[in-house]
Amino acid sequence: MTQKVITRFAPSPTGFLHIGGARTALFNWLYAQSHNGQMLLRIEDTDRTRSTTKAIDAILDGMKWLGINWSDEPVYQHQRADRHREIAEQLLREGKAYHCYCSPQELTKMREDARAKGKKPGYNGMWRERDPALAPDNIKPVVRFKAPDEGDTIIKDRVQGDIRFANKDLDDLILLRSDGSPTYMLSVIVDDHDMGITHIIRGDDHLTNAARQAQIYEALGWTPPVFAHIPLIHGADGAKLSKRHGALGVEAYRAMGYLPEALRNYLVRLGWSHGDEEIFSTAQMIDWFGLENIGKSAARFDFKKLENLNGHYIRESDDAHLIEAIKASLHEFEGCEDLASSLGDEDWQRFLQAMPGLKERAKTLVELVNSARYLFVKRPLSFDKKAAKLLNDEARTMLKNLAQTFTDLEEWSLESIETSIRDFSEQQDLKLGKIAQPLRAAMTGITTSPGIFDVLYVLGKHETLARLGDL
RNA sequence: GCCCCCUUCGUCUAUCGGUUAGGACGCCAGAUUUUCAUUCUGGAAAGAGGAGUUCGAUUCUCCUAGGGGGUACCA
Repeated sequence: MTQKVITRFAPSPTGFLHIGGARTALFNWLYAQSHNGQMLLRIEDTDRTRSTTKAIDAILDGMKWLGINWSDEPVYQHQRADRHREIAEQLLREGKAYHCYCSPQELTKMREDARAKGKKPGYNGMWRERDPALAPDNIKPVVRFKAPDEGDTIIKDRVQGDIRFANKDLDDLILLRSDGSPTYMLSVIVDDHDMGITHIIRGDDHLTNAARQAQIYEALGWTPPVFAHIPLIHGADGAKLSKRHGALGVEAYRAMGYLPEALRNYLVRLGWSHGDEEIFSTAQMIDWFGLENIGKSAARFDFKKLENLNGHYIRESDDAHLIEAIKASLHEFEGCEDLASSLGDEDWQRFLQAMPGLKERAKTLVELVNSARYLFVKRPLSFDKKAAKLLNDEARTMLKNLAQTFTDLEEWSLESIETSIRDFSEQQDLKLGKIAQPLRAAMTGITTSPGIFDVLYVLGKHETLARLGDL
């Protein structure tokens, strides 16, 4: 019989949901979805001093925005400390763990000495067999796991393959701190076990941990879950992700105007592939996703490709959806604060109308909003350099004549506007471009915009004539 | 230092011993065009280096180099 797949995403709430974490969450979610299983969420907050509720909110919020949902309520690891301690006590009773009375200073010295001699740097196990009667009474002991010191521990990793670690290189890790609180290493194991996790998909920075955890599973007589350690994401320069190149929280991507579906599509292709496919619907991702197609090498974050994907998704999105996405995030778009508070229903209505022409040329929602500014500006318009240059005397005269033509237009439709301008260009013996460019400048204040007929149509006859009249 | 992992166009990747090494982003050129985009066509661009194994290696093995991760009373 096959067991139901249960994966988990287990962020530590010490910061926002960064891009690497988002991808880990995505992979876990996809794997669970594709196996009709479920993904659980566990907040690894055993380090009480570094965990914040603000970070928890940011993580939950980021996941919701990305459309990655989890089953059940999130598990808060620190709330399960008693259970973790119970397991440590059990190990202690069974002689698989012991009290260690080393002071932090002793440990530091131990590490330095070992390093100087070119030996493995870990704890040397001095309290392993030592009589507790010898314990100094000014030291509160920690509980250490009595790790096997001979043989190998092999991790059968679904991405990395079989990885062999010599047990002599793995030291006796701490299970319970001197204040009695459980460490991450203990908590993960107990929680993954108790939560029934079948597959652990996480960053390969945890690969060494997997070996140590496997030893504990062994000591407890528990069967370890399937491991899949996915490669990390690097910055554009190949170095560790830093703020400059991508290690931002997902909310920063939202603020830059990326669509969650684009980010998801970008992220899924970082380290995973399905032949030559590049664009995936959510259903396809779920359908095709598998651990066997995850690569083993780290990937660099490339904004250019994300941007391209985002442009694709913007073009594919329906107009109302884009308006909704913009409405939801406009207040956090850089340089758009003014619009967030000033747009009224009529403006949004116009925006929606202009959307088909606008979305063709935007790579981010921020660009999209900015390209729509001509719809919202108050008369008289100010012109940028290039626009001002286009509006020379000759052009102004021409536009005045054109305005007359518009005034006489009874019907204000795309067709009638186009016909009248084309007729006008014939009458005046002017190329369309000679009319369109100055007209665009006069209507928008800049030299790039959607098709000029679109612009005029959405602006409406009244506003068009008014802007022309301002010249 | 020690342990582990990785290495195909600039970037993300396909290839599961035999291919003109494919696709995508980006870049360059051209077409379309009222601007900017979009769209379409074409182009330049890769197996880190060295040994093996094999009739034949990008693919398997080893070494070197480079990169990454770990090495906490962090997770």
